Amino acid sequence: MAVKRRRSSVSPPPQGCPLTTCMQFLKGAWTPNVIWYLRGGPRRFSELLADIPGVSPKVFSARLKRLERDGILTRHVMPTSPPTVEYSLTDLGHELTPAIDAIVQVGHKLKRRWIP
Amino acid sequence: MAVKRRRSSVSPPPQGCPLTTCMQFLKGAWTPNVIWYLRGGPRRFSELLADIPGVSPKVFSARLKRLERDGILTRHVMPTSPPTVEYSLTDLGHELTPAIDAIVQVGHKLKRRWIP
DNA sequence: AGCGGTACTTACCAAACGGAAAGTCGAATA
DNA sequence: TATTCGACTTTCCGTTTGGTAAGTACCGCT
Repeated sequence: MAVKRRRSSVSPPPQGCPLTTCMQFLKGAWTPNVIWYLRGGPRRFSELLADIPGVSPKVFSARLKRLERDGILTRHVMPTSPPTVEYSLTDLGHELTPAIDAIVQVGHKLKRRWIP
Repeated sequence: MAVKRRRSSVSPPPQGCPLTTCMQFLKGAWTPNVIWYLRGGPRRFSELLADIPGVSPKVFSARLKRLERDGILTRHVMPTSPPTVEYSLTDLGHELTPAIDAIVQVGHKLKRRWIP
């Protein structure tokens, strides 16, 4: 015989799902890392590039561009020579930090669980 | 003149970065959604498929397979006819829920911020 | 004998992603 | 005059991703 279909005991269907909404902003390689490193204040391109080993300039500038387009961070060119560019989180960007923090915390727990 | 390189005021470099570690498990379309829907207890393939509109069976079974391989969930075939399969979170899977919850919370805030 | 339900799989495909390497540009410095 | 710096951009390319559509296997039911 067949099995009854159970209703979900958890939540409404993802029509305009908050989970999906938020994940859109965290999508793409290095995205959460950028937000993490900007939490402490504005930071320059080459600084971030060094903060996050392994990322290529191309991918990275694309990432920053998308983050700026999405309103997560702002780009500020300074009149130095050679010109330097500072990135900082917007208010919207700061709203994401609780999520990032939680992910980091879980990351720590996972590492403790794995290595021992 | 040139600008001084500032040191990061935030954290250690991502060598075995907890953020990256955790994000690996949340990577891929629908991954956080699956975990969200399994929080409430075991659930079957077709139930999850209906929970999460828009996902195709192919992508979905691949996702579940990877999640099982990663130790996030377990697959349990039941001796019904036709056979039904139940998926449930492992202990490791449950460790991820704080992160998912935080993301959902932020998602809610973002939606409030967007629509008004 | 044929149908329906469940849980997939397979084949195919296009777009997106992400990495390496090299080039650009203007001002300042050696 | 040549080089360096900072912040990119461009080109090229292989991999991965995710989607559609259709097929499969098993068993019980009508």
